[in-house]
Amino acid sequence: MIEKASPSPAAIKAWARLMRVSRQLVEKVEDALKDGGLPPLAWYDVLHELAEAGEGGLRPFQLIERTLFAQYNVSRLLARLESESLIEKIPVADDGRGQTIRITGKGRETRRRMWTVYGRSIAELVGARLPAEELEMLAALLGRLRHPPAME
Amino acid sequence: MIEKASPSPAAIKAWARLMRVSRQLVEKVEDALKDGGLPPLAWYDVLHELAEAGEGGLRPFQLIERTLFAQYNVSRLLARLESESLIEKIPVADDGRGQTIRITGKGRETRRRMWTVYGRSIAELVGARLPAEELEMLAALLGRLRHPPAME
DNA sequence: TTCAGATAGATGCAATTGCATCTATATAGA
DNA sequence: TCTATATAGATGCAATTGCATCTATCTGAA
Repeated sequence: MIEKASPSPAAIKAWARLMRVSRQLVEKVEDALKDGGLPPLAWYDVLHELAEAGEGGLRPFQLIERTLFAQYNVSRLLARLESESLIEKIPVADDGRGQTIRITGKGRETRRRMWTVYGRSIAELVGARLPAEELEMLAALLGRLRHPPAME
Repeated sequence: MIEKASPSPAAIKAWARLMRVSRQLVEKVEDALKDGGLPPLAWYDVLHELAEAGEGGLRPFQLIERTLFAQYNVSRLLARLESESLIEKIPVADDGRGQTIRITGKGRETRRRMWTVYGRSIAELVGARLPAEELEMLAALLGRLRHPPAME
C-alpha cells in the first residue's frame, strides 16, 4: 500500500479551510457566550452529554470518550461544575474506583440558557449560510474524515 | 429579515461534525509533532506566514490577521520564537511603535522539519480519505462558512 | 501646535492546560 | 490467595492562555 508523504494541493486547501473556519466559528460562539455572561463551550459539551444520558448519569471515562477532552481536563472541569452545583458525583456500587456523574436541575437550567445563545449562533453562522442539502453534504464529507469514518 | 433563533437539525449535525472532526484532527497532528520532538502547530502557522512573506517580513498585527491568534498570544509566541532564534525582530523606520518580524535560517529549517511531519499527517488524515473532487467540494463548502465567505 | 483618541505591542496576574505521576481499586494469571 | 498489571480518577508543578491594563507612538481635528 502506497502512503504519500506529501499532501495534494486539494488536501492542503481543505485542511487549511477546516482549521481556519473551525477556529473562527469557535471563537465567535465563545464570544457570544461571554457576552451573555455564560460559561465556556466546554461546559456545554459536558452538560449536554449528561442531559442526554438522563438520570443514570455517565462515568467520567464515558464523558472523555464522548467529548474527546483529556482525562485531566475532564477531572478538573467536573470539579468546577460540581462547585457550581451543576452536576453531582455519586459513588458507584460495583466499582470502588469510580463515580457516576449526574446533571442537576441547576445544570439543566444552565444548559438551557447556554443553548439559547449557542443554538442561535449555530443558526446564524452555519444554518443561515448553507441550504439544508449542502449542510448534509458537508456533514457527510466531514464524517468521512472522522476516526473511524462515519458510514452513511 | 427573518433571523431564526433555533438551528435546523442539518445545521446542528454539520456543526457537531465540524467541531468533533477539527478537534480530533488537530490532536492527531499535535501528537505527531510531539512524537517527532517538534514544536506545536501554532509555531508552524507563524513560521509559515513569515516564510511566505519573504525577506520583507511581517508586522505582528499582520500575523494576527492571518493566523487569527489573539494579540497577546502572538506577542508571547514571538518572544518564544525569538528566544529560539527562529525569528528576528527589526525596528521599523516609519513607525516607532512597531517592528517587523523576519524568519531566520534556523526558522526556515524548523519549518521544513515540521512540514515533513505536518504534511504527512494532512496526507494521511485528509488526502487519503477523500478523492480530489470531494476535497474541493469540502473546501468550497467550508469557504462559505468563512467570514467573509469565500467567493468561488 | 496641541491634545484627545487610536493603534502597536508588552505584561502582571489569575485561570486553564499539559505532563507526569500518584492513589486506589479491579482483574487476571501463577 | 498472591502478585503483577490494568483501569479510574486526582493532583503537583510548569507552561500557556485570557483578561485587563500599561507604555509608547501616531493621527487628526481644533
